Amino acid sequence: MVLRMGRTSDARERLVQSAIDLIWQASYGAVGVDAICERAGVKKGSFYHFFASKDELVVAALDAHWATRRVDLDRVFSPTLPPLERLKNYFAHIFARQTAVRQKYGRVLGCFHHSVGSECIQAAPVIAAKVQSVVTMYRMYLETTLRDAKAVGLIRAGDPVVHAKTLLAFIEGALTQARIHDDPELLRNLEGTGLALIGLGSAAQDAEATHPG
Amino acid sequence: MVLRMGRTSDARERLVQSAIDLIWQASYGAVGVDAICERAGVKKGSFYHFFASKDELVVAALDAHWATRRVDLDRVFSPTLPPLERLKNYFAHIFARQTAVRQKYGRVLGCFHHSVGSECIQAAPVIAAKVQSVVTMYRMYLETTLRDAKAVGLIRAGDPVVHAKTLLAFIEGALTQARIHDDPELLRNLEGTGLALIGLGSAAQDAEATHPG
DNA sequence: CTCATTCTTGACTAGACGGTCAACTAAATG
DNA sequence: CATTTAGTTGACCGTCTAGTCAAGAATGAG
Repeated sequence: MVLRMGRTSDARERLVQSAIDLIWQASYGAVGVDAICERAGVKKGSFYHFFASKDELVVAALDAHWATRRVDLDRVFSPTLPPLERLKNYFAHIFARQTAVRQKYGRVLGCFHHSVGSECIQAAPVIAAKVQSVVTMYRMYLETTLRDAKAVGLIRAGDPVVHAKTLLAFIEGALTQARIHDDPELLRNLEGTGLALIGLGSAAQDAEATHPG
Repeated sequence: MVLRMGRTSDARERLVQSAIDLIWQASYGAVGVDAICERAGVKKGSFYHFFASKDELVVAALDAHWATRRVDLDRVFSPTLPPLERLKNYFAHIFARQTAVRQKYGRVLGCFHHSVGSECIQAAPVIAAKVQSVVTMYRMYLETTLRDAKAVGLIRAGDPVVHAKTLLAFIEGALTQARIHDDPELLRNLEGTGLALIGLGSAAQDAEATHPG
């Protein structure tokens, strides 16, 4: 029993990718099952062979998108790098990525998970739960990094957990602004302001230089 | 001709308010014209007497909501107050307001304009344009305040325009996080981190105190 | 070859969607 | 009172929605 019986197909994967593409560009409400099927080249009967509902597909799409984000972020936030470098990597990565997204999709799209989450939080509990868990994982990268930064003495005061929430809010807000204005430039100087948020701004660093203890 | 002829009615206002209530809680896509009409106690025929389309109603809702926000913000950002006090007022106002929103609607809702904007930016150009203009007005409060802060010597470096964009991104991001997690506590310490963003954090202020040149 | 399993297909449903319309009522003007 | 204007009503439209289902085709196992 090395292979499974019956027909094989990548229709499920195509459906998931189509859902990501269409919903990220527009929204959950604006994209119907029919549109997703058409883009994937899959008939609706097949859709409901793989997914019990539209919401279940969206949960799968959130998961799949997270899986690809995770590969990037594991590299960006590698514990082999000094914490400050991880943060700088991340800020640069966001700018580069949204610039690439704009090339591919024709406009800045911001964060898929947060967009879907904010839209569906009230009416679609399974989607809401998935988004909450993914957002928490985003935050964990920052938490770990900030804890390391504190251990190394890069940051003096403040709870890394609180700082991580703050930093995530700032980054996500910048992504939303970039989406609304279709302007990746709003993400270019994430680093300067992001570091200021956790007391590592250039001003604070100046102060540190002349007042180091 | 002191009064206008024909019947009078507040149906239009009721429709606008119902649209705000329902769409803010759920989303543009999840709320239909029928639901808005039912909540407003207005028949659909009347709806289309006042509005040419659902999108036109939503634009009116964004406008009406902005009008009420503006009253609050004009007070919060009164030029009679010192700039730092304006900012502190604003941060406190956001927390208090979302706490009140949670009491009234049963959950934290975040920013109506940004939620609708992020959802509709691709498929509904008239809504997108309205949101962009309102978001710009939000930013103007911050720009003016930061310009004043710089004039007073509260801030040393940095373009107020850039700082305003940054601060708005942070605030909006925090509101989205609060919506997604239904947690107003995420907004309690907006002041501490918000001021750090523009170089007025407690760390920077400590530095300033011992290094005031 | 036979059978079980997996996937595909297209036709189908019932309800919700945004939007239309003609007839009707209420108010102000002359 | 007649007319004009503004607002109300309920029935109606075509389309789109998520979701169903029975029949068939491809695949691997025995």
